[in-house]
Amino acid sequence: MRDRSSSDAHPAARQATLSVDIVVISPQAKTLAVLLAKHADSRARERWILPWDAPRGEESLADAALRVARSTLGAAASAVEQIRAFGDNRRHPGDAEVSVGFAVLLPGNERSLDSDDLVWFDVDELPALPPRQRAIVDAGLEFVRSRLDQSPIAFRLLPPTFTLSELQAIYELLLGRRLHKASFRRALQAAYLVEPTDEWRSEGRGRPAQLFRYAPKKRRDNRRGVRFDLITS
Amino acid sequence: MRDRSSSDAHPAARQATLSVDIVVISPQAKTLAVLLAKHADSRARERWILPWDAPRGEESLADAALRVARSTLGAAASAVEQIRAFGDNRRHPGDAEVSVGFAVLLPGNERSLDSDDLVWFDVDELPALPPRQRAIVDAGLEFVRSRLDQSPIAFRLLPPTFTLSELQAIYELLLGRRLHKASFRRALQAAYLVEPTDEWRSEGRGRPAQLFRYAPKKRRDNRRGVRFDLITS
DNA sequence: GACTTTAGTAGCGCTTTGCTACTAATTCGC
DNA sequence: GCGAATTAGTAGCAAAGCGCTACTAAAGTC
Repeated sequence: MRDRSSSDAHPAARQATLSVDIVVISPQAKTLAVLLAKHADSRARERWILPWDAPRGEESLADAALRVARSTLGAAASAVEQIRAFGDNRRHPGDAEVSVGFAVLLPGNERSLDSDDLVWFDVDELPALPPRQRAIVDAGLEFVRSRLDQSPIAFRLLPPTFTLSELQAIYELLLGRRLHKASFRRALQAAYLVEPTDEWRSEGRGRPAQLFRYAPKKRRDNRRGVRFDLITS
Repeated sequence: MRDRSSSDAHPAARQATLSVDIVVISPQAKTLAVLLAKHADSRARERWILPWDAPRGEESLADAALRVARSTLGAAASAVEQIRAFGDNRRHPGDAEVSVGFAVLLPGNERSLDSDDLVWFDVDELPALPPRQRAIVDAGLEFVRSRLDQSPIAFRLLPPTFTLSELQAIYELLLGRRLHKASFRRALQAAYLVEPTDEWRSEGRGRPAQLFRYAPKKRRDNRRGVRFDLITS
């Protein structure tokens, strides 16, 4: 049956409290880490929260996320992508009815944090978070993992130049398993995604590694067959 | 520089007008189609809009999308997935500051529409839409296409039982190119996603086709290498 | 009963991929 | 100074995957 209540025939936008929450993701000390802030109210149920704010005035959601990232990190973030909107009734630190989550990808060990109120947590050892924000973190990690092979996620977690071993380490972190060096490099070569620089890095022991940069070249149409083997659920 | 304005130190959620907009996607007459509604106000700038409403009371975003889908289609939709939130300053028919888009996947030719105010439009021949909603449609189509090989999108656009030729036609519609029958079936077989029923369908001319149903079986760990060839931009 | 149309399969050759086994260049320990 | 350890990078083989042509199968059309 068709439901034809009056508000359906002439819908009207409703006011709702809104927040923009960011999940800053970065490789730190051989693990994948998320940046959490100490809750301003020490009597709060959870001691840690995601950085967040409400969008201001005419500011877009993406701009709000960039502003929160900038004010949290003390520098502009280059890779900010929306995860999705969260609008269930789970608790949010600002009691927002709807929260829009953003993933901020940050290269590892870029600068040290100059605040005791901001701490990196290994994604496998997260403290209790307000339930809405916990869902945002989980979805954010799922987001980066599922787009790893469609979007240059891994390159956003590295500085502009990097060694191929570093790149492989990022993939291994995100996939949670070891990869074979030769196969990894062969596949990378075939995709024309990186180009070598003329610099080499000596990282303590062992042979120095050549530095590469992310420089995707146009390649001929990828008329590959369908992949059923990646479908889940 | 760290930006420490007062509102940053103690953020507060802000009120914003909110809408939930749905993109009903379905194969209709050998093309991919989107369902549009006639604008209630005939003096409006655009004659056609996406079905939408504001969430009510404590209703979650997903529940609101289900309700809009149900009231539009006259029946419950089974596959509803959030696209993302749209919060730029583009125009929305209800002047919502933030709109959350949902994709509703509907099997083709299920039932005829019992309203002149609802029309299927070929995705390649869409009429003018309010700019915010146009962005939602574009993102919705991009959404289904990009998740085609990670999520059982194609099966949601088909009835519970279907022939393999129908399944292949859905993939060809979404990918915009022809696929080879034998390769398609071999890949599908290898993924253990479908199981045959004991029914066959005679579709006018030609040999009858066996009907299959979507029944994903657990398969051994897919320890495949990394795919760099799908990375874009 | 020949012709057309759609369903479904066999199998060949080329490409891709996983893997072992190598070579190369550096630091460390003595 | 020199072998051991360590990290970078490559060669090449065997197996699996994939694109494609060419087939067989079962229905309707005339």
